[in-house]
Amino acid sequence: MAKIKDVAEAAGVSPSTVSRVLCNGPVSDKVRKRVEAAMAELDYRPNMAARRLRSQHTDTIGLIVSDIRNPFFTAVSRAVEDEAYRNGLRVILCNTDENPDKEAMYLRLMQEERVTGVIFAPTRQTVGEIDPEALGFPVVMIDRASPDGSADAVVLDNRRAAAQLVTHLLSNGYRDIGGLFGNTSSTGMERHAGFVEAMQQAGLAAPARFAAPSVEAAEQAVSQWLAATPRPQALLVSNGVLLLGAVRALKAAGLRWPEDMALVGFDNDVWTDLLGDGLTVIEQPVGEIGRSAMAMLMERLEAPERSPRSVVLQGKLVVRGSSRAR
Amino acid sequence: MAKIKDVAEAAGVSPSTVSRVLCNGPVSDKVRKRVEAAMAELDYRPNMAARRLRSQHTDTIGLIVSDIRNPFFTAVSRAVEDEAYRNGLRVILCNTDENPDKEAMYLRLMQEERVTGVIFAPTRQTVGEIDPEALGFPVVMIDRASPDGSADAVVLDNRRAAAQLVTHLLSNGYRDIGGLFGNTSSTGMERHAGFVEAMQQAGLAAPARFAAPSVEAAEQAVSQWLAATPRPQALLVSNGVLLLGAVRALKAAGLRWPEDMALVGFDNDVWTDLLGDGLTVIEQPVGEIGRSAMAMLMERLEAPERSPRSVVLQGKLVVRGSSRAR
DNA sequence: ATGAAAGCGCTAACAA
DNA sequence: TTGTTAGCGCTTTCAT
Repeated sequence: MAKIKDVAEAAGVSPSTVSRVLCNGPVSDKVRKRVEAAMAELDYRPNMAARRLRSQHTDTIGLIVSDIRNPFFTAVSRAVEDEAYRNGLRVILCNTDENPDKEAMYLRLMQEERVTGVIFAPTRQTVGEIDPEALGFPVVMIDRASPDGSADAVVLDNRRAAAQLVTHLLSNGYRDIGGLFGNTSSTGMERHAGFVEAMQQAGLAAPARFAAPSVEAAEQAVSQWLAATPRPQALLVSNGVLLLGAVRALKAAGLRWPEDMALVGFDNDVWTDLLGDGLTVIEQPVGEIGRSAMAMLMERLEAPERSPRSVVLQGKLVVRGSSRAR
Repeated sequence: MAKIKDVAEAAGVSPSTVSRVLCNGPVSDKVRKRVEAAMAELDYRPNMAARRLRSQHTDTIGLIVSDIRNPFFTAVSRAVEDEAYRNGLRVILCNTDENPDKEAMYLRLMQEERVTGVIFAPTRQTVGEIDPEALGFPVVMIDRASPDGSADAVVLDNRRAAAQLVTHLLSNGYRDIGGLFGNTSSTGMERHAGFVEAMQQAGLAAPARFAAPSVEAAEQAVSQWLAATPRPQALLVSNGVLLLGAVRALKAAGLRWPEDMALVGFDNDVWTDLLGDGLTVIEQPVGEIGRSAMAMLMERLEAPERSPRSVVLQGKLVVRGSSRAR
């Protein structure tokens, strides 16, 4: 494989001149043409490892999520990657499965790669312990954030979104509403808080349950809940993965919505409008979350000392049949 | 950030000894302990760029798919990444949107990164033109493959799977069966071939249409088809993305399955069993595809000269209500 | 605008 | 088992 020296010899110039052509440095048009011809001739490809070592910047960012198979993260990841490649950055993607050990491992990996920055959806355990100073690169949290706002973050207005769902259910005549929340993320906690708040304001109890962030765990949790009597008139579920589990549980129990139980949740996943008259959900601006996170990371790189910011995005209530008044 | 020289000084040894500790080379236990203590003390992180440049191996593989948001590729990617990280390899993920220009660009990027190998789902246009020799790294195709078997590949037995769906429909009494296929992948072509073959064997015409690989394109194509008269008794759809479009078209037209039209397809996506009595599909072994591709890549690295192989996996027919005899 | 020289941080060959 | 030396391929001074 040709190296810069070979190109230099073929073009009759010095290696530094070839390097300048590569980096759009000051080179006369005539020489540039010659060098480019030599590059094409030799099928030259710059060696990124060498370039990174010498230049001390990797143009690489890390993206750490819990599971790329969660459609929310799939969509966010795609947006991040598009935006990154458009800016000449490479992305290293990691799945933590909400496992703090894996998180620590991948954070370490990011240090070894000398990444420019990291976009990170941490578990509840890790969220408060991230120290960009110690890590050596800036971190932008997505989806989850430490409550004290001590780190850059792009999040949904979770309390408000949960409250919106409650308000919607209340206005459709539901009173006895249960909530199912993920137990590993700050997001689940905040949505729970919003749920409780809104219910209390209406003078109602706010029965809640928590589940691990998997379809199976949610299905089991909801199945148990359905077996209890009396069952709630409506169920609010805190994300798309759990919502799928809830749907399975209702189907398994032979229950229909909203007749037997209203069902609302988060994440406007592709299947949510296909079931009966559709599921009422809060849609998250997934593309915007990814793009904002990238933008925030770039800004932070330009202004390392600026105080931390949170971008709080609003969800959009998508009303469908599953919460119809009955 | 501490470098190897700092660790060496702190531990009172030479840099090479530190390097040996890093790479599990021959070091006395006593010295190793000292060095590890120094590393911990200084919070040392090896610099991957330097290591790669010097050692001439990157321990990095490329994964090039059309769109990570396609659940098939989401699942395959996750399997590939798990397997890669388990083997100490890093993954660079790229989305081509079936765009040959992007494919070429990312292939170039892989060369610049000096990747160890690439796992690649090429478009139909690119599939025959991949030359690992010229590229400088081995390539394992997934999902799609050149018909001549000239490259390593992990694919589904597409013809057989399509034929299986046809046979199933025939045995349930359907005769007038249409097929909708993706127009950008060899996969679509093969499934089409299997469809035609099976229909012809039954002495039936095999009306087929083709669509770009998006939900919207499929929805439009199927809507048009439904407007035509007479409409087919059953529709076979060649992947999960198109299948979703078909479902939307049927819903929009107020048609139900199997009563108005039977519907079968590929990819056992999470929502396929939720609709009515469920959609009959061919389930692809997505995890196995990812793991096999990784395994194949590793084998190829060990035996560069061995002749190309194809791993052909069988799909699994999952029978649900959408193809019920009527 | 171009070239010469140095060195990024690490590993590998060789020597001891 | 350990140290010394050289150099991976590139960019970046500094000089011209």
